[in-house]
Amino acid sequence: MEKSKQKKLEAAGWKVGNAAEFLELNEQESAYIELKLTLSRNLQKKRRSLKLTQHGLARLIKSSQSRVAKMEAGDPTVSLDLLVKSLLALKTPAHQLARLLIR
Amino acid sequence: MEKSKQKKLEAAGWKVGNAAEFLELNEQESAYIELKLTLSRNLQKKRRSLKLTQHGLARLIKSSQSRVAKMEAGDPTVSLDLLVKSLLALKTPAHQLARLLIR
DNA sequence: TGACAATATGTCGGATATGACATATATTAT
DNA sequence: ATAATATATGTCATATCCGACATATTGTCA
Repeated sequence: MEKSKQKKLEAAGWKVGNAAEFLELNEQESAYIELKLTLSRNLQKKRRSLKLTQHGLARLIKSSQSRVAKMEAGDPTVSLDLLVKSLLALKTPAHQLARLLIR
Repeated sequence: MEKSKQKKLEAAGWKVGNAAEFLELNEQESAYIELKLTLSRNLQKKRRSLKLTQHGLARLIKSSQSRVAKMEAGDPTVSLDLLVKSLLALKTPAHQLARLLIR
């Protein structure tokens, strides 16, 4: 890309990187998403194995059934924080939490 | 606790539980905080080992030096999400991330 | 089948985390 | 010692995530 063109784009608020940077970002992003999906699946698995309803889990974490549903659906508005807090509420020990990240 | 008293407290916005519930909450809360602190420490360690400044890391994750400082200081306004995203930006593979959780 | 419980989906106002900025303090190099 | 660089701390407007609610859809069991 021409330097002058790049300056104009940057002035307009665009961050200009190269293709590698772009791919790198995608890679981080997808690793992050995958992480959340993994926790989603495991949360549902864990909840079911404990014979808890979504409403029941919601009560435990002082949330709502709909948010629990979103957690388990991998809804993008759900944070890692909430997923982890939920798993902790289900007495998941740290070492098990660690295993869940990669399974 | 008297039922009538409990009702008054609940009306005033207090959730009344028993001691076990209270301790349980504290336990979850502290596990969560400990988790974040562990990631904080490891993020700083990793950043330093890569000879990156806070400003440099901030650039990588499109954040600011001050937020990176807060991450490493274990500031409570920093989310797990941001910590994890930062570690991913430093190319931490999932299996390593998992290990960090328990060390 | 129909009733009832469980889960999914959309929306919203309020709560919290965010990047940015200013500026103080600490560390490093000359 | 002092200049330059790095890090810490406080604040703010905005963006994002939250619980709650309404309601649709799915699952279950008599």
